[in-house]
Amino acid sequence: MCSVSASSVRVRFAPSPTGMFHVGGARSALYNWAVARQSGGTFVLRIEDTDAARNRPEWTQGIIDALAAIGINAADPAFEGPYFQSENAKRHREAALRLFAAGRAYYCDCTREQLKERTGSEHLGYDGFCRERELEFVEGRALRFRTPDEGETVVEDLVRGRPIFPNASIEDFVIARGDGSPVFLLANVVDDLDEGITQVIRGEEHLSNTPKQQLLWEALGARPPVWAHLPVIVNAKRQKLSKRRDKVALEDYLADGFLPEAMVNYLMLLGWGPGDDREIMPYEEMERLFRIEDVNSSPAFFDVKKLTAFNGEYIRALSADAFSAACAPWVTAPYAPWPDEAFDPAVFAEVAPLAQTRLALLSEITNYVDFLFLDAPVFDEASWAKAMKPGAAELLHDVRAAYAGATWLADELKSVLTVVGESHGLKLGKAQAPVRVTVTGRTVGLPLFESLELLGRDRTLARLDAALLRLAGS
RNA sequence: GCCCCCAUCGUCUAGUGGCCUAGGACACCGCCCUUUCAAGGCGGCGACACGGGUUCGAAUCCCGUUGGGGGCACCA
Repeated sequence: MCSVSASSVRVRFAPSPTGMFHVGGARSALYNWAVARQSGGTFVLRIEDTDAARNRPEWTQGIIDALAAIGINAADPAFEGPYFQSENAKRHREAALRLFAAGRAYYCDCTREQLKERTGSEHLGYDGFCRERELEFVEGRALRFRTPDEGETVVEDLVRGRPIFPNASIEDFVIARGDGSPVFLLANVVDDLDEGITQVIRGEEHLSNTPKQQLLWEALGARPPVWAHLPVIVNAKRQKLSKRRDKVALEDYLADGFLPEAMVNYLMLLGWGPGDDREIMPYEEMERLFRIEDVNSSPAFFDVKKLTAFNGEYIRALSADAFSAACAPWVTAPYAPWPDEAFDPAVFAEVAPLAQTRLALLSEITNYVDFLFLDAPVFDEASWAKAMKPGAAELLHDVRAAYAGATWLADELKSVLTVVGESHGLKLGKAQAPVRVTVTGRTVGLPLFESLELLGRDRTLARLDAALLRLAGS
């Protein structure tokens, strides 16, 4: 096994800014970050923006922001970059020309149609038609790398062992387009080489490219890096997560109320385990324990259920202040269904601890506390029907009368309802239901009496009156 | 079609020849606690894909089968 001295480890994360930040990319970045930091090495961020037609500046900023959200901060000493691949175009062209000059590459004027005609298929690779034609460069002619006809290319991979590719199965692939611009395969290698990358840690979808890139490293006179191909992350149908059919954007999960820390914890565990029976632990600890050699080689299902459970754990572990702060986006405009003037931070600070153990997602906070900030509760009709059984009106009537003169404290409100309930032959569990729906609109929610105390006598009585009216009318 | 990869509970994983009547977590089910719902506690269900080897001994090593997946662009 090839080992690199600890201080010289240089890894890189090289996303292309063509969309939202993919959770698979987040995991790759996290693994790279862990490898760099635990060895005192360097994490290089390189934006692969060579496909001008698909790039947009805002995506680049999105990548940097997303990395920061999962703890990969550009200000950290281990961080280097961002570099932009498009700025290295000159180096890429030089490499292409060098390969041509050395006879390792040749120009080709075959069109896709001609190739398809000759091979009879779109997926049979290039047939080497122009290999010996000794074409010179002319606008429109692509440059192809001449791959060996015999022998094999062995990829030293930290997670997969030694995949072996017969060279005969590697076609003469294009390294520069008809307009002279280099393609990904070459640009990627030249940049890795120039940036002194020692370990390439990336998704399994690149494994098939690896023998081609390794051939390029060697043709360019350099020793290839150590590779590590991570298993793909799949959906419930066991297909690679794709932005077309799956929810893959880190930003979307964060916007749904997943805590970045929970996301990081979950992502680290997708394909790797610390080796003992623990799962929930801070990133710093995982970083210490992480070994790229221990990463699994089989695909991992992105299980939102488990992610959600992790999120609940992280939410519960928050301090009261941190929890309130984390909820802010969901209790204020534009997300909250009430105007900001109706929101009372002091009241929220009081209810927040009651809600904290009940949330799996931060976004759920809104429905738990809406009854405090809305003029009237939003009635869930199913809840109403379920709670307002025959006799409910009589019960509510008596509760209203008793609450009008009660001491407005949770314990007192509970005793009063217990007594009133008993007078109707109802245990507290049954008696609380109509009151809960009356005040909050739903059958499930925060502890009732604390909620009433916070709501206040006037609003509680008003809601009881409104419910009584509604019952009388139906 | 060709190349490559993968295969432990439904899911994520522990396990690197004997510690395995295979451990943990999520999910699911039950019980306890309880003003609803959570949280918490206790318990349950549940896996080494199949077939051959190698070995005193295999989830662990080898071969094959089957089943999944990734890739095969003048995209990255």
